[in-house]
Amino acid sequence: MPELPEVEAARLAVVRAAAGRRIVAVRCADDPIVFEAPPARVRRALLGSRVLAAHRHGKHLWFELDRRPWPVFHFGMTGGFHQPRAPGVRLVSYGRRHPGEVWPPRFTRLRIALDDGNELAFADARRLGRVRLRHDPRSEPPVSLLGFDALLELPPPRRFRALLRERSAPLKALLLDQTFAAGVGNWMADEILYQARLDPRRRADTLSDEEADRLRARLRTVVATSVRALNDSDRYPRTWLFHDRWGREPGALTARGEPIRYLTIAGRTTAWVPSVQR
DNA sequence: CTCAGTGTTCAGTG
DNA sequence: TCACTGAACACTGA
Repeated sequence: MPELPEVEAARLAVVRAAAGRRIVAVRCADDPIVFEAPPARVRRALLGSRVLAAHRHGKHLWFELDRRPWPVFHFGMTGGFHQPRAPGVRLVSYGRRHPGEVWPPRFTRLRIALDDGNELAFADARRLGRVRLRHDPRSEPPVSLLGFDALLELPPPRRFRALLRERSAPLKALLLDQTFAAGVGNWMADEILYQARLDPRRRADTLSDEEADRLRARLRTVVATSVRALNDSDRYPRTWLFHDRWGREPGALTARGEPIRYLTIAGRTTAWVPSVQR
């Protein structure tokens, strides 16, 4: 699932493909789980409008159109944008890829045709993604309920320490809480805690100033580095836990040869390295 | 057939 | 009331 880096890669792709273009055709699935509004209203909002920009806060992405309301997308676990590379043949994916790399992709929920002949599709196999219409996304739920954007709005050290002091949740649960740091998901939370050398079960209000500063510094670099890699995980540093944490393998080791252990915290699989994280 | 999964929500609990 | 946890959601793929 798409965490902040995937959503940011999708935002950049949407800007590149659609900014300045008019939407000339819309196909919207009749899917009341993914779409908050009926298909006719989604269609009416998009058709004939011009895309001016695309914005992101945490894992939410929305189009700025030349009239309101605007569409707001959340990718859930398996959602993402796709566009054809060569019509009818291959496609380019931002967010989760789905099997069958042809156009239109499997599990397409929304297709948008642009005035230059290009197309965008929003697909979501598991249907945990959401598409909403909002007049002012930033000031309305769900975006208005989010905490600081983990890429753009990281609080300064003193403020960050104060935020930790008022929370008693385990660090892993806190990092996953979107009203704290918007955009951090399961693997990024584990990566941040591994690099900050902090036990995922530690309660936020027990951190020393030095530990809080370490957590903040790694939060910043993990987010910035994965965004800079445009969500291409092959470009993440070799030493990242990311490469070795999948599959809950009993004998899994980090690149430095440290044994990886698994826990469930806040209902999510948590990979960590007891020899390093205190 | 079973189960885990890159996410969010909400009922239940302390 | 607040904060937190875990089941539920819905579906694919290993």
